[in-house]
Amino acid sequence: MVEIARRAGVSTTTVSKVLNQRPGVGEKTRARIQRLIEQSDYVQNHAARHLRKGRSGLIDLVLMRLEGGYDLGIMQGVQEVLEQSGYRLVVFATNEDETTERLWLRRILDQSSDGVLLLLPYERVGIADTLLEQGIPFVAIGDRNEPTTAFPTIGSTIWLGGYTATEYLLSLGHRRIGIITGPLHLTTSRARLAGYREALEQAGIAVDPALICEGSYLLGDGIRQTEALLDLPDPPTAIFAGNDAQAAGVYQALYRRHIRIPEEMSVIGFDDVTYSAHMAPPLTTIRQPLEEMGRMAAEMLLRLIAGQTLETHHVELATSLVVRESCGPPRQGPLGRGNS
Amino acid sequence: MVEIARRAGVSTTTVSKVLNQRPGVGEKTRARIQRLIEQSDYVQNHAARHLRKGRSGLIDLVLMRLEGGYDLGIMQGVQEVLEQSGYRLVVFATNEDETTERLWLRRILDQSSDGVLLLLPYERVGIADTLLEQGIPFVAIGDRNEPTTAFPTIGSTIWLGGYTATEYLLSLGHRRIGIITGPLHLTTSRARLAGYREALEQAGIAVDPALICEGSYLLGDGIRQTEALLDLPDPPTAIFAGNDAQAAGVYQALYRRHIRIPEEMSVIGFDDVTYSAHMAPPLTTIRQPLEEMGRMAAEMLLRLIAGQTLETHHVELATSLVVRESCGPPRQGPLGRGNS
DNA sequence: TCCACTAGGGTAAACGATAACTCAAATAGG
DNA sequence: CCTATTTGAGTTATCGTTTACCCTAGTGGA
Repeated sequence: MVEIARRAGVSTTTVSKVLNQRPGVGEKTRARIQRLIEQSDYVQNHAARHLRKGRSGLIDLVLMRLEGGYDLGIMQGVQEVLEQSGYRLVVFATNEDETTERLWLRRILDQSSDGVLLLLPYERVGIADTLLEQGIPFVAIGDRNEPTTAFPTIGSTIWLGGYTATEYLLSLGHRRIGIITGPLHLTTSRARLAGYREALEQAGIAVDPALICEGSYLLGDGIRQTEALLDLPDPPTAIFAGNDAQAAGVYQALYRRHIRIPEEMSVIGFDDVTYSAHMAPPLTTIRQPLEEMGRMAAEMLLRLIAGQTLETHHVELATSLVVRESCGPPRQGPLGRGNS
Repeated sequence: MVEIARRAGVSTTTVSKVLNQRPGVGEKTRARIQRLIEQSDYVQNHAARHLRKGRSGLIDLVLMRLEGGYDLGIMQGVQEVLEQSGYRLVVFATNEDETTERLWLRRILDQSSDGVLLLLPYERVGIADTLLEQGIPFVAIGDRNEPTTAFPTIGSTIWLGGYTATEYLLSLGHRRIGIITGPLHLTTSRARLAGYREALEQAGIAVDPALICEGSYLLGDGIRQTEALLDLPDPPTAIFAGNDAQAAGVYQALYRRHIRIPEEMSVIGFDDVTYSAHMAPPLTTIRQPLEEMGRMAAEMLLRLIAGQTLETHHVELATSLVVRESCGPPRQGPLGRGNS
């Protein structure tokens, strides 16, 4: 910068003014300096600006683990917004480890992060208090557990998703629909289940407790609970999996038993992660607009950083049904199982 | 820091010495200051250190697109190493857009990145020249196209992987093995094919050109080329997909035609991305040690940043066969296709 | 007893940019 | 023609740390 100032025959102040497009510089001088800047391969020193202005140009995204499902969709959305904003995205995985988490938190607090995106489940949101206390702007993604939370959150209409999924299966003619939920201590899991119940009740169908299985959003649960459902005296004709990973488990269990999807069993998932379209057959699922949620969260955060106040603290995006090929009309008669 | 110095009755210099564990401070004083630091909730200012020391504590990972396959595994490995090193990971996706790429490059050059991890294919590596020129340490991940590259690269034994996959299928008794390669202008795609050829030749089996299909590593290619293979007068009994995404395509095509895996068709993939274990049936594949590659790359970069010279410029990690459930002995007789 | 040396600790100048403030010249109005 | 005002540009302090360098008191040897 000094170099440029020297070459232009002005002071660094003037160059700085040009660089930051501030008033107080003559038209000709501005143009001359501008040209000089463009010619040279000068780039502003990040550290110095950061030190002086107090903004690092960095936004942190914290998550438990890079998994390639839920998290990935969000990241894509965040990336998209940040890319254009001039902010850079720092990714940090806590690996569910408290120590690592504390380490990260300490690093954040040195003013090296302009804002934080929290992609953490339930308990961990104690972090939120610290951030709140330190005055670091942040937005939490995923559904708040307690409606009282005092910080901005982004979620999606989970209940409606559960309802829609069930309603869709009903519309295809299914009457016995199994559901493999997530851990029922999570509100989001309960929301899905509540939607399922509501849809059944509206259709005048009694909820059979035997058709409700609890999982913990892992593939293994999908396998295990599907087997349990299949071993029922009167197995369901469709299975609603609480998320797509569990749906993959359902696929595996059915495949082993030589049960065709969707001819003999319909399967519907939840989330619409990247690989659900890759499954065979492509998975019909309830889409959470993950990218959109990421975008939204990033935009909210940016506004927060800019000092604007948010109109609403909690934004809920619409889930939607994505019809692919894993659902069809119910089979007639019993399952023709194990024909190998 | 001033505050701490005041409380300890010393100068900031001394505090700084304690903070950085440098000599020139008495034992008692050091202990006293140390205690004071721990008590207070002081955190060093990142910007100031950065400015003074010239190190930002940031490492950039550039990739084309967050996809959840290859990239994700690498990221996980990188994350793991960086987490412990005190560096933070900045993720940037170029979206294959030159402008975006240039934008990023400019931002990197302001000394705000201590090092770069390049996860870009072939052509784009022109970036490498700029980095080289600017003296920014970096490591490229994925296989170098030209063996002459003057910068550090990390790859894996692709050729061997192709060989192993084919050999495995042969050992199961397959004699007609289809292969869906990646774009053949990429060395890595050709390496797989070369391994395939070698294995066949060693087994004394003539290579049938009709069994070799070119794809571009996308799911759709898997579908299309599988159909082509199935429509052959004498279709293969096994398919070797160039990557796992294509293997997913193979699954879909086979599913549509009601062809069972592995009973009627064996399928083997390449990469071992996160979702390959999720497929139904779980995919047997050639594992590229993605996490390990990420770790390795990060470690090399760290060493480079520390000013050490690397023993070797190019590191190649071993691929390995991961046997799951998608391969079996060849079917006897023709395909019993379309029984629905 | 005196001197040279060392260890502990302080001073002040960077690092590169920004911003509040100051100053000089040009301009406009009376 | 002189003064008030605007405008362009420079001075200098500052952001929070680190570090090259300096100083002082204490120690050991002659």
